[in-house]
Amino acid sequence: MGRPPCCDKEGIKKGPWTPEEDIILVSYIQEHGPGNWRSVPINTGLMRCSKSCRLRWTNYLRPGIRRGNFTPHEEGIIVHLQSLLGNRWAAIASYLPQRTDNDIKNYWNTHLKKKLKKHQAIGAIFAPPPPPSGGCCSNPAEVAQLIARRSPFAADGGDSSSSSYASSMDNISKLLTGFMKQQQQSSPSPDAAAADIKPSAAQVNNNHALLSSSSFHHMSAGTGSDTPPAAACFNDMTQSPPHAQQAALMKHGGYDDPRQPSPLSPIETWLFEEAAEQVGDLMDLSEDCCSSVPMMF
DNA sequence: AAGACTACCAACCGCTTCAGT
DNA sequence: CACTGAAGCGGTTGGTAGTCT
Repeated sequence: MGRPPCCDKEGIKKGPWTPEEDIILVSYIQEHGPGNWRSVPINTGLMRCSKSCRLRWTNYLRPGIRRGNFTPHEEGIIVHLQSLLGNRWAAIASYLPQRTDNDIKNYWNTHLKKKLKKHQAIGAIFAPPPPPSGGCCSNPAEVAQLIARRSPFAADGGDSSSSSYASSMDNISKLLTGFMKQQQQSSPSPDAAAADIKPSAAQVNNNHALLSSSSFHHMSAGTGSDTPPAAACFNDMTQSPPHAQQAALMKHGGYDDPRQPSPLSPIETWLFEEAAEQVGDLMDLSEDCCSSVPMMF
C-alpha cells in the first residue's frame, strides 16, 4: 500500500486548463491517440498529472462532445436510466455519447434532482420501476453491467482506440479561436501546433452539421407535449439506438468501431419492456392527473 | 451601484476495478 | 494467487457568472 497519489508530486499544476495546454494535449493525442495517460505529461512536458490530462480530454476535448442545454429527450433518458441504474453516470453517459458522465452528473445534481423531487412530491410519478419478479436481473449492478455492455458507446469506446483519432473540431476550433485572439494580442505568430491542428472551415462546418443535425432526431417522434420523452427515447432505442448518428459521428469524430447491436438478451428486452410499461403508466397518469400537474419535461 | 445569494460547471480527490507480472 | 500500478468512476469542491435585493 501507500502508493502516493499521482497528483501529490511537486510541480504538478492544478486548476483550470489554459488554451495552450489544451493545444499541447490535443496535438499529442492527435498524434499518438488517447490512452497511456501516464506517458502524456512526460512526453508533452505538461505540468499536469496523467489523471488530469485524461479528465481534460474525456470531459472537454474529446471528439463529439456536445455542450450546452440538455434536450427534453436527453433529460428523459437520464431520468429513466438513473431510475434503473442509480448514479452510474458512465453507464448512463454511454447512451448519450455526446455527453460526458461529468456533464450528466452535473446536470443531474443541479437540475434533474430538483425537478424530480418536486414532481415526486406531487405524485411520485417517476418512481423507479419495481424489480422483475423472480427475475434474472434483480441485481441493479447486473442491470448496470448489461446496459453498459449493451451500449455501443460503452466506457472507453473512443478513448481506448489509439489508432483512430480525429480531433473535436468544434471544441478545438473554439479553444483555438480564443487562443488566436490571445496570441494576436500578445504575440505576432501563432503556435505552430495550433496551425497544424486548426480545422478547415469546411471541416468545422461538416462537424457542426453532424452535431447539430440532432443526434436525437429519431427520438423526437414524441416531441409533442403529451408524449413523455422517455417513451420516445426508449421506443426508439429498441428500434434504432443512435447507432446511425454515432456512426456518422465516429466517421468524422474519430471512433472507428460502429458496432452493430447484437440481438437483445432477455434481460435487455425486459429493460425495454419495463421502460415501455412505465411509459404506459406515465401516459395513463398524465391523463388521470397530470392535466392539472405540469409534465416534468 | 454594490453586496448577497444562487446556479453552474470544470476540476480535484479518493476509492474501485482490472490487467499485467 | 497475490501484488502492483494504471485507468476509470462517482462524489465533492471551488471559482465564477448571473440574478436578486
